[in-house]
Amino acid sequence: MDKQTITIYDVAREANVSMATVSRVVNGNPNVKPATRQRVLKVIEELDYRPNAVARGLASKKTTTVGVIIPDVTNIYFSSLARGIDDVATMYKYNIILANSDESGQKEVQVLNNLLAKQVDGLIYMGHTLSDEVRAKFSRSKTPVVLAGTIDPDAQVGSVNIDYREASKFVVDKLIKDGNQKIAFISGSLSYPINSQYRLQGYKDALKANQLPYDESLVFETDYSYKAGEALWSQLTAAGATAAYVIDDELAVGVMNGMLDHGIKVPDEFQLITSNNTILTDIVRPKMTSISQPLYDIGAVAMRLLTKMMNKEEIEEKTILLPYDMVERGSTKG
Amino acid sequence: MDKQTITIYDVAREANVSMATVSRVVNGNPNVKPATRQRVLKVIEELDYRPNAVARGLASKKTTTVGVIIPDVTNIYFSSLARGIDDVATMYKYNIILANSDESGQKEVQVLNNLLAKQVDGLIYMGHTLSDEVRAKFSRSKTPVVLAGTIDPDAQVGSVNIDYREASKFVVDKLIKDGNQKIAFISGSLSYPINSQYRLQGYKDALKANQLPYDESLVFETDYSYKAGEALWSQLTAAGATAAYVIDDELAVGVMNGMLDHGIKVPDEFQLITSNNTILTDIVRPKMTSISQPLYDIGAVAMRLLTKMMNKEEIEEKTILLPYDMVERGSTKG
DNA sequence: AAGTTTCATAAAAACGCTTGCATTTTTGGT
DNA sequence: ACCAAAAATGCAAGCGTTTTTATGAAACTT
Repeated sequence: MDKQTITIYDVAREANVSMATVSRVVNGNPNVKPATRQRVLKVIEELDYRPNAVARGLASKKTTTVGVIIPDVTNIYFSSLARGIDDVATMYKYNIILANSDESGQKEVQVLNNLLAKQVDGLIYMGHTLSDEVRAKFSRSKTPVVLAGTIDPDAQVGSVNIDYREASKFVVDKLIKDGNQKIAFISGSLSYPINSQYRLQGYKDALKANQLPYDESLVFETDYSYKAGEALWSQLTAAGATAAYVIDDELAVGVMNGMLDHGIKVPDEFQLITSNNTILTDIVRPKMTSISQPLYDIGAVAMRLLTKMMNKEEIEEKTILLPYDMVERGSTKG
Repeated sequence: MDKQTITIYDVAREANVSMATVSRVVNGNPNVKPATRQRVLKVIEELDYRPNAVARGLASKKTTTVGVIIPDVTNIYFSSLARGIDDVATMYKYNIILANSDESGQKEVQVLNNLLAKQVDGLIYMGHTLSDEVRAKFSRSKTPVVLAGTIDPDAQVGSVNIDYREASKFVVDKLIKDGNQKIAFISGSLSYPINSQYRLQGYKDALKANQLPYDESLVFETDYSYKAGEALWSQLTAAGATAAYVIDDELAVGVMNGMLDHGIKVPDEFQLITSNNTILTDIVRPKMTSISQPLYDIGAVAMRLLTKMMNKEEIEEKTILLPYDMVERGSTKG
C-alpha cells in the first residue's frame, strides 16, 4: 500500500536543497530564505514526509519523551496527577511513557533502567515512598527528576506536593473544634514518610495545640483499600473514637460504609474527614468532607518544573508546595 | 558525576572483541563461544553498560514501544483497560506511550501522527467511536492496530470487546422479568455506534422478546457524567420509568443518587442496572447491580493480540469477544 | 592431507537525522 | 560598482546500534 519510508533525503532531492536545509525548515531554524522554506514545505506536504523521531533522537540526543512511574493507573489519585502531567507534556511537545510500578521496589528499578535505556529526557516519579535504591539511581543519573505527590525527605530532586503536615493539622483541628476528643488517625503504612513524618505529625500537632493526649490506640495502620476500611468499624468503636481523619478516599469510604452498615450514624455518632477529594467523596451518602488537593495541578506543575529542568533553565525553587483547601460535606457537622 | 555514555564500542575494546560480538551477546544470539560471552558479560557488568534503545531502534527499526490512545486516564473504565494493556506489554518487554485524546477528533489525529513519528511498533486505540479520519489513517499505515473496548463496524483492525448487544439484552430482560414494563435506556451520545447499534439494539431485542413496545421517550441521551445523571430524575419520573439500564457507572450513580435525593426508593420504586462493575458500584448504597465486564482482561487480551500482530504471527481471529457476566446487588430485587 | 563444512568473529555499511564548519550567495554601505 | 558583513546553504561527520558480508579457525570427510 505505501512503502512509507520517505526520508529527509527524498525531500531534499525533490526540493533541490540539501538535507541540512530540510532539517532546518523542519526544525523551524530561522536561517532559511522564505522562498526556500515554502518550496521545501510544499514537497514535504506532497510526499507526506514525517520526520523519524528515533533518528532525530539519536542525532540530537533528545527524545522529547519523559518517563512517568506510577504505582497504579487505576487509582484515581494517581491518574489525576497523570492527567495533569500528560496535558502539560503535550503542551510542551513531550510524550509520556507510562509505567506501573505497584510500589514494588524491584519493579521500580527495572522500569527505571528501562526508561533510562530509552533515553527519556526526564522522569516523573509518583509513589508513597522512595526506596534508597531508586533514590540512589536518581542522584547518579543526570536525567532530571521530579516527584509528584511524593515526598523526598532529602529534597535532592524536584518535587510538587501540598503541605501534608499542615493540612492534616488543619482538619484534625476542625474535628476537635467540632467537639471530638477521640479522633482516629487512619493511614496506610507508617513506614512511608509521607504518612508518619507528615500526616501523623500534623495530627499530633493538632492534638497538642488543643491539649489533647496522643493515644497510640487511635492510630490505625492498614492498606489503602475499601475492604480494609470496611473492616475497621469494630476496632474504631472499641477504641471509643468519635471521629476519624483518613488519608485515602477509598479507604475512607470503606470506613464510612462499614460504620453505616453496622448502624453507626454518620455524622451524628461518627464524623470523618478524608484527604483527596476525588469523585468518591461526592458519590457516597453522606458525602464526605475532605481536604481538597489540587491533584491535576500537582501533576501539571510537576511536569512544568520538569520542562524547565530539561531545558536547563534557572529554577528558583525545586521543592514546590501548592495550596490546599477543605470542602465540608455531610460526614462532618458544622 | 558520571559521563554516562558507555557505548557498545567501549565494551568491545575492553573485552577485546568487535562491536558485532558485543551486540550478539546483548541480543542473545547463540553464535558466540561461551568463553567469549562470559568475558563480554563481565565487561558489561564492570562498565555498567546499558544499550541505547534509541540507537537500537534506528538500526533495527523496532522500538519495543506501543502507542496507547485513551480518552481520559482518570476514567476508571479506561484506566482499567490501560492497566491490563501495560501489564501484558511489560510481560512482552514493551513500553507504552500513553496519550489522552479527550475523544476529540483533532487531538486524536495529532496524537496519532506523533505516535507514528515516534515509530511505535503498534497501536492500541480506545474510545467510544472511531472517526473516519482516524480509521483512514489506520488502514493506510502498516503499523498494527488493536481496538480495546471500542467497536469498529468495519472490523478492519483487531479489536477486543464483549458482546454489548447481547449483554444489554440480557440485563434488560432481567429488569422485565422482575416486573418492570417501563424501562429507561440511559446512554451517552447515540452517535456512537457502540451505543446506538449495539446497546440500544440489545435493549430493543429484549423488549421485543417480551412483547413490550419500544417507546422513544424512555431513551435518554446525555453525557457520561455524574451531574448529568443526577439531573435526570424528573424526566425519568415524568416518563413513568420504573427501572433503568444505564451504560456508564458514574452516570448511573448520578441517576441513582438523584432519585434517592428526591425521595424515590431504590430498588423498591426504581430499579437500576449499570454496565461496568467498577468500584463505584460497590461503594454506593444501595450497591448497584451491574453487567460485569472483564475490563482488565479486555486490555490484556488486546495487548496480547497486538504482540502477535507485531510479531507477524498467524492470527486465527482478530475480532475477539470476551465473556461478560452480571452481578446482582441492591439496586435490583431478586 | 586436501577439500568441505561449520563456527566464531571481525569489518563496515546502513539506519535517518542534527549540527558545526565551510562555502556560496545576498545585502548594504560607500 | 566594489567589498565587507550577513544570510543562506551545503558538506560531512557523527549519534550508538544492528546486520550483512567476509574471513579465519576449527572440525569433519574421504
